[in-house]
Amino acid sequence: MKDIITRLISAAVSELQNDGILSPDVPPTITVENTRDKSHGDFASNIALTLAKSAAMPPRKLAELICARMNAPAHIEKLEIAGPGFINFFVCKQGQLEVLHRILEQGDAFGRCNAGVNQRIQVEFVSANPTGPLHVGHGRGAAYGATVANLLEAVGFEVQREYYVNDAGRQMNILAASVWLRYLELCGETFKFPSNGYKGAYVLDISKALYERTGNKLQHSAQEVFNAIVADEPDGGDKEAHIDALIDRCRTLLGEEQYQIVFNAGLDSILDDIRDDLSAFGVHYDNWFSEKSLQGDVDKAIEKLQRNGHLYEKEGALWFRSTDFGDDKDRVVKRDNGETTYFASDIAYHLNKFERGFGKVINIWGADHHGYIPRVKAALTALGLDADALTVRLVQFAILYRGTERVQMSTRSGSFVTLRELREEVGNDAARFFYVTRKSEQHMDFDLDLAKSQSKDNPVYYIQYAHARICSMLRKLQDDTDNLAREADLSLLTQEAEQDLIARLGRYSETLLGCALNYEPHTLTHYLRELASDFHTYYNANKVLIDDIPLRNARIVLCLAIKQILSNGLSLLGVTAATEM
RNA sequence: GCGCCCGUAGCUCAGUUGGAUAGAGCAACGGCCUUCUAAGCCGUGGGUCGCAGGUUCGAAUCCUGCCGGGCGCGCCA
Repeated sequence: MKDIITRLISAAVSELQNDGILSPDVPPTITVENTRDKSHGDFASNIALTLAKSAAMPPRKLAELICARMNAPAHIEKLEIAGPGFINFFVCKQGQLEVLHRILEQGDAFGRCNAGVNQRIQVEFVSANPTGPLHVGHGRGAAYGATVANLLEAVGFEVQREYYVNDAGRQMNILAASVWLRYLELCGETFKFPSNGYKGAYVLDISKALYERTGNKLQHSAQEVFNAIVADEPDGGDKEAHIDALIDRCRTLLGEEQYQIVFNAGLDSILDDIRDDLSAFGVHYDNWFSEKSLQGDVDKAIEKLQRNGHLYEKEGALWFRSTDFGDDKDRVVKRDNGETTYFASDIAYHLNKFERGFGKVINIWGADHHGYIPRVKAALTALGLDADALTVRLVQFAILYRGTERVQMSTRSGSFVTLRELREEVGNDAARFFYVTRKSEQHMDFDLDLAKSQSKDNPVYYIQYAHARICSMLRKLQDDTDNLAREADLSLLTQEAEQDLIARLGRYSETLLGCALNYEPHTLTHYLRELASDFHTYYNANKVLIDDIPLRNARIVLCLAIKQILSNGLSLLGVTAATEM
């Protein structure tokens, strides 16, 4: 309906341009909005206000000219010029009801469109280091990323969901060393565990499995391991140097082949755990991209930058002059010890993404990584790519509460709350929903008690309850409802509450499109809550299963449409639409 | 110090990309069960949109400067 109105206005405006009344050199952007106030009709356009100045004409007068040129559109029963010069459109009853037919005809597909057709887009999200289980912070990125991907797919994009696995680099070596040291303890060796090692209980589990598999084949004495090693920090040394020395010792004592066994024991176990966790959370990926697999690509990317003259040497290291592209300072890509940096891998990774043919790439990062954006964009520009094709969405941390009490999360003590624990406590549905009810860049208070509560205060519950109520009603009806939409006389839906519901259903498609294009799933959660609220109001005031069959049928059609939209929306959010509660 | 994000009702947050009289939900207060799920519904009160300028027909929204809160400024990943 909005599109039709936009086209009408557009035609009228170009007529006026042809007649020389309006200047032809400003192609107007025509906006048609849903009105907030019903006395302003169903749709409104501010076109006359925006063009008034260039036309040197009072807006109301211009609005009259535009209206005069507009063909009588189907389903518009009245046009009105109001306020400073808005043109208001009143949709006739028949036009309003049409949406109910469309919803029931299209079913699960209703609301989907092809706005993004033939456009390949990649959404990369979570990508947590495989050095431990996912915690509640990753959960928000997971829910947000998965939902954004669903939304983009729903509006026609070809979406690839990707997890970038940081399976190379120092952190992974620290994990491997930690696994091995715990393993040595199981072999009976005694020593002081490094303060910078991974101390979580999951490390011990990995070591146990390793011990069961290999026996003490990988054992070396504590004496051999710690001999002449830089002291740890509590002992007056340097914890970073201490752990690095242990990693080196680990590699030399084990040899590369055995070291890989230990390394992979940690990596595989944790990655499996992450996969399971996400999968149980309804978060699925099309591709798990290994950092290790980049190998040659990193050198290629560095060479390319070198050729383009964006690199220079300083203090033995190789630097990327990212300040040429708006970054605060230049960045090292190759260290003085010859190793490439994480940033170098990331340049290669992003180059790789675009070489795979994505027109648009979305990275979903924790907000603490925001400082990283300029350098990545700088690298893309330096490589001759369009930095605007990369969009980075930042996800702020979620702070957990039990009622008013803040849940302490401390990584240091190893007692952080994992995503799995959260899911077990509040359930997947509540977790998926709560995580995306706030704008991603907004700090979020996540109330565990509320998420668990079975009451209308809990928005997930409230929406699911609306769906379940309709299902329950249909069970009671027991009739076949397949042909009801065609047979029912929908013009009997004359109540204000019914009109409101129909109008809201009519806004679903555009809500969905807006959510998708702006990467803002929270709008959908609000929409569904409002729809559920409208429904509960209606349900409470009117009985549906009544003796007046024509009216009953019309109301059932309305309820079927509501149920369909609740179900479609929840499904995009990854929340189940309960049929009974 | 520099950069990014945030600041809207007592609390948690929306605000259709600059539109008409700023909205929800909690919490508070007052009502509603012989009725398809009361796991719910209705009503009332509550605002200097952090502050000060600017842009224009029109600003919570855009620009500038302050104030307050969070985060980030490694040859870590």
